Amino acid sequence: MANIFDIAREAGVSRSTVSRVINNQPNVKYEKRIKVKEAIKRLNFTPNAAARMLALKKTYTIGVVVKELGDVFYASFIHNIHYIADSYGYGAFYCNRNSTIQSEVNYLERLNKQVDGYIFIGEKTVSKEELEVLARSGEIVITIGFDLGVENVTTITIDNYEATYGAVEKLIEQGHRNIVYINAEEETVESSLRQSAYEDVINKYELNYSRVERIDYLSDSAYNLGTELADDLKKEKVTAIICFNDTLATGLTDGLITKGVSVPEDISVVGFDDVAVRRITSNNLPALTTISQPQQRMAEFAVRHFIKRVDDDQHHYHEKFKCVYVERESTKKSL
Amino acid sequence: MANIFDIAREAGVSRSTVSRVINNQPNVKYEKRIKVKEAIKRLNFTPNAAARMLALKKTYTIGVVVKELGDVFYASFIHNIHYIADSYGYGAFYCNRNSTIQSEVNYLERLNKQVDGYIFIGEKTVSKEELEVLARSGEIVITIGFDLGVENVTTITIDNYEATYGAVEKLIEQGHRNIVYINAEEETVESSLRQSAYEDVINKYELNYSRVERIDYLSDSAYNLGTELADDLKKEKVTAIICFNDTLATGLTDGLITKGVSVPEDISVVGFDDVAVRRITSNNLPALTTISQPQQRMAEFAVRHFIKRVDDDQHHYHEKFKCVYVERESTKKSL
DNA sequence: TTGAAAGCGGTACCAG
DNA sequence: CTGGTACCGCTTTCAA
Repeated sequence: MANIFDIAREAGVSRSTVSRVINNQPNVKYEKRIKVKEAIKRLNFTPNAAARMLALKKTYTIGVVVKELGDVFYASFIHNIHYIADSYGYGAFYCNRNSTIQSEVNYLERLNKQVDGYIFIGEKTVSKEELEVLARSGEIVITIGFDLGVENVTTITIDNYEATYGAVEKLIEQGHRNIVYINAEEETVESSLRQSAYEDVINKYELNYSRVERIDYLSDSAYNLGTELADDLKKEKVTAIICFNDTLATGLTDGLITKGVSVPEDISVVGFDDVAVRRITSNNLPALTTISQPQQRMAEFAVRHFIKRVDDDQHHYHEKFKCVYVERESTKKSL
Repeated sequence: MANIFDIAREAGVSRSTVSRVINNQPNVKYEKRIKVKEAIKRLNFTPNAAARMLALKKTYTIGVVVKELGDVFYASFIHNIHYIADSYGYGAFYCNRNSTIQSEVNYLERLNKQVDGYIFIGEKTVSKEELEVLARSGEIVITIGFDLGVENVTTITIDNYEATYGAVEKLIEQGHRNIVYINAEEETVESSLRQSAYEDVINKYELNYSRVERIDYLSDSAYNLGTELADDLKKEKVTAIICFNDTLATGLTDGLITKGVSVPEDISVVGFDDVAVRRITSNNLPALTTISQPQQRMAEFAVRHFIKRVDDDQHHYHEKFKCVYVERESTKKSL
């Protein structure tokens, strides 16, 4: 574990010169440069990133924090963040964090000064207080999918209310009257916005049926819910279900089918996110009709904005993206 | 952006005392401790992780490198690494890296000294030379899913050959004779092991039909391959296909069905990995029969081993896990 | 073109 | 229980 001093000694030059070589700076005589390079090879030297960051106060890396890296929801975000950042010479470290879960390690603390700023994707990855501390100390902070109302943080959100509203209306246009909303168990701004939209449409059209269920979407609970609800839904003549997200919708559909309900013949199901994957299921499932959020564009906006901020632009924004309803095979007209 | 010196001044103590308070060390008088804590709050101080790492030469974090974070293949690995590491007070930074792709940023360089060691998941995340440099300079290095034969690196692999061999035999037992192998386009040790197993079984049973296709599994190519191959396969009376991985198998099945081939009635399809998700498809797909690799146990082994290495155990291992054939709905007996 | 030296922000040993 | 100080490894003036 040689350091710059060892290299200097080995090459018979000063540390400054070594530093210049490492950083490809001019003003180093050719032979010395070679000598240094040889020494580096010989001693197996790699610059200590910690020391460098300490001196430079700049890391050229973005800290990306999500709730659960394994969740397919983040796939597109991460993919795009990676490639765009890379094209600017920026890297990204990703980490898992769910601030509602008790954890041994504090990622924010650990990330501190190892990154030039943060992109938080999804509520519960960071608390309002933490956000305030970061923003106040001048860090670049971007939140995707939520807005905690903290000054100096750029927020990138979607039209949760409008999108859900439109989807429910669409179902009504298709003749559905008894429509259920399946929400995520976790209380978030997103979940309540979407649910209000559902409720508001129900009221606007004066439907006399409505029902909301809440369920943890990280586990198999949606499947179980589907099996439990099947009989009830038949009894209540439900013909459509709209879900908080695709995972939920998929699990639910699977459970429903297990109980002999066919989708979309008996019941139409709509998801949210358009994550482009679905779990291996016990049954053959129809391709999911869903509300698609423009993750790629959101990710691009985030990274470009990040870089701009690094380059000293002090503006921050509140950007809201529009979702689009994508009709596939899990929905149909109600007769 | 206050530093420890500012806090010391503000609280009227020395930097040493501040450091003690930050690190919850004993031997600080109660009132001073309070004073320091207040100063920290007031000045919005967070310790500089870079400086701390530089002084400590220890980071309590693991660098996890994968090819594509969005790929469902890594979901279970990451999930488990996260939770187990956390229980030991360790964190993990994840990053995307495909060493065959030209990239602006060198993650290895950037990770240097920001982590206590590395877990590489999947070939192509690191070159043999890089591995040698890391291992030689005493870093903790673990590779999952491949073994580049570098000294002092712990490798965690699966029985690619045996597992594939068994799966093909299973198909033969079920009466299949004309079996195709669809390999990944990328040349890796894994892909060639699996393919050899297929070929060896074909030879052992003296089947007079065999066919291998290679295809990029990161795109939709598998779907297209399915549509292109459909007629051919019918003509050649193929009744079973075994694929390099689940993504490939799913896309292929989807393409096949589009062309009117039904799975498993006409053709049985087997995947590999058991990643528990599948892409949204154009058709209703049967649950996939696949070869399941014990990702959870592999991840656990990796983290536990990592921690042991940190605690100065110098052993390294070559651990090979067994996969199991999981029969679901995409395969059936051939009549 | 090169080297000396002063930080960067912490930690930890040693004295008191 | 507390403070002084050397040091971690690299970058960057400033002088030579």
